[in-house]
Amino acid sequence: MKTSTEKEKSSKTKRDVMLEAGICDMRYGVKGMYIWLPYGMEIRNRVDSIIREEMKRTSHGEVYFPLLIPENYFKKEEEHIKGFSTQVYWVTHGGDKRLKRKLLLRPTSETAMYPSFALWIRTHRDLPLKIFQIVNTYRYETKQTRPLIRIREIHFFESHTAHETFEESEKQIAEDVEIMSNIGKKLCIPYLLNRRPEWDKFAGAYYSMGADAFMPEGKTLQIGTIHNYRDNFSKAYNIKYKDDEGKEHYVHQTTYGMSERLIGAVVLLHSDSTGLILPPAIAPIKGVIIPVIFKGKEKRVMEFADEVHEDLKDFVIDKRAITPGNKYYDWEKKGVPLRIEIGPREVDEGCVVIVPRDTKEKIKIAKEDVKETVEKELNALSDRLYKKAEKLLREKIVNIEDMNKRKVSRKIARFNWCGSEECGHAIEESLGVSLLGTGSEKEKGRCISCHRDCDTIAYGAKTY
RNA sequence: GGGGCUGUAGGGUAGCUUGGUAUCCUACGGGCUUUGGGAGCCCGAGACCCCAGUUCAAAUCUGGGCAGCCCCA
Repeated sequence: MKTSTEKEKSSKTKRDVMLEAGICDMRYGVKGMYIWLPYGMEIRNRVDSIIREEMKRTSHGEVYFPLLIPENYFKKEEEHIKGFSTQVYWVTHGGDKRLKRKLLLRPTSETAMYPSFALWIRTHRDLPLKIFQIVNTYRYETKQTRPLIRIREIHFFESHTAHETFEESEKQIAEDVEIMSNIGKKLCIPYLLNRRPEWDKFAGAYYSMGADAFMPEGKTLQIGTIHNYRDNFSKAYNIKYKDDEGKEHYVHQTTYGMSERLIGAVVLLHSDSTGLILPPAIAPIKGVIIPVIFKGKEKRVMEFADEVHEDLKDFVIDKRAITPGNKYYDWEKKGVPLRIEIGPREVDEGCVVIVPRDTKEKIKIAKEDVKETVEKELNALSDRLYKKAEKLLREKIVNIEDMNKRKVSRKIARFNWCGSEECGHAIEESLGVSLLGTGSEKEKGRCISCHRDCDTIAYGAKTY
């Protein structure tokens, strides 16, 4: 398919990439909702699998809560309601009949789950409670929607935990941070972890952290959120346990959320003028074998290619009767990490040519070494993708000493911030960025707004 | 939250000002031929976003809806 590639190579939009790669079809006709195509589903399922592995490793149980939440469940935690009320889809009718009790489509599942938590948790022996689900959630986005980035039907991972003490819940947060790090590595998405300012935390949270990845367009994209609720929800939902002396306490809760934005970040970060480049960990097809056939030599080449294919289960072999160049473009659009070319020359020499999707460098190796080299090259490709994105992220961080200078454009501002809301908003205004929050590192300096001494480092950027 | 632009085959487009037979490229199906970076020839099928209105006649004009894209806050 030649679309905008024809017109202008550089202007291939992410929309083109997603459609041509076969991830999503945006032509559905409901704002903010898109079709997942088979290839895209395979990628998505792989991301889900990676998350499930991490959940299993850290002893979270998978659950499923219903899509519909009754109004009275929803209306218990005040801040939470305030935060979500404008984004809720309401179910008001069953057929022609108006429902006596309105139901809502989950925008997230705190309010669905926590009444059950109150039933499940009786004593300290029931803690910690660690569960997760991967389900679709619904938010009536008022801002401009964008495929995989800002959508109204969200493929959502959410883990929810309950603990005896704040200290225990903080250990959970540390575990979540580690999980996020593993996922970022596998998907080749480096990010900054920021503790959100008070006015930007999750509705109902004690504090929130966001994993902010930097996209080539110059904005950050939040690819994960981790929240400590302390006992804000447990008080509203009456989730209590008895300690070993029989005394009752409210539990401390945390949540961790991610969505298909992870895939959005992959598309935004790792595509080039030809199309997608997939991190091997989520590539449905690790590589493609392309026999290069000449008249009279078809049989030898095919046999040789089939032999190579036998050793490479995650590869496909493309035997279509079209020219090799055509096939190259085809698989490049889909982001397949490796390509193996086999023609009469390779058959004669008993070797193959391996071509990584990102560098397109032709690597000639002996047939016996194929399996080993493929492993090596997949890892090397993954490393390159991560390092390239990390370099981009690091290069775009600029230290800001003085607020009165000009706006920060397509970069991440790094500066001292005293932590006050007044200064926070002043800085946002002055630099033309959103305050992402504070990083973990400390550095002595002065708040760039009020010039008071402080050692807190904050980040700001334009966001998606 | 505010402003702007756009919907014509699977994708990209011409036509719209001045109403009358819908253009081209690509992808697709069949055939012959070919294959080391988008091969060629022949044949075939495929479209005016939806609903109203104006009109003898609407892709074209008017109104509304839906959808998509861009800019600003």
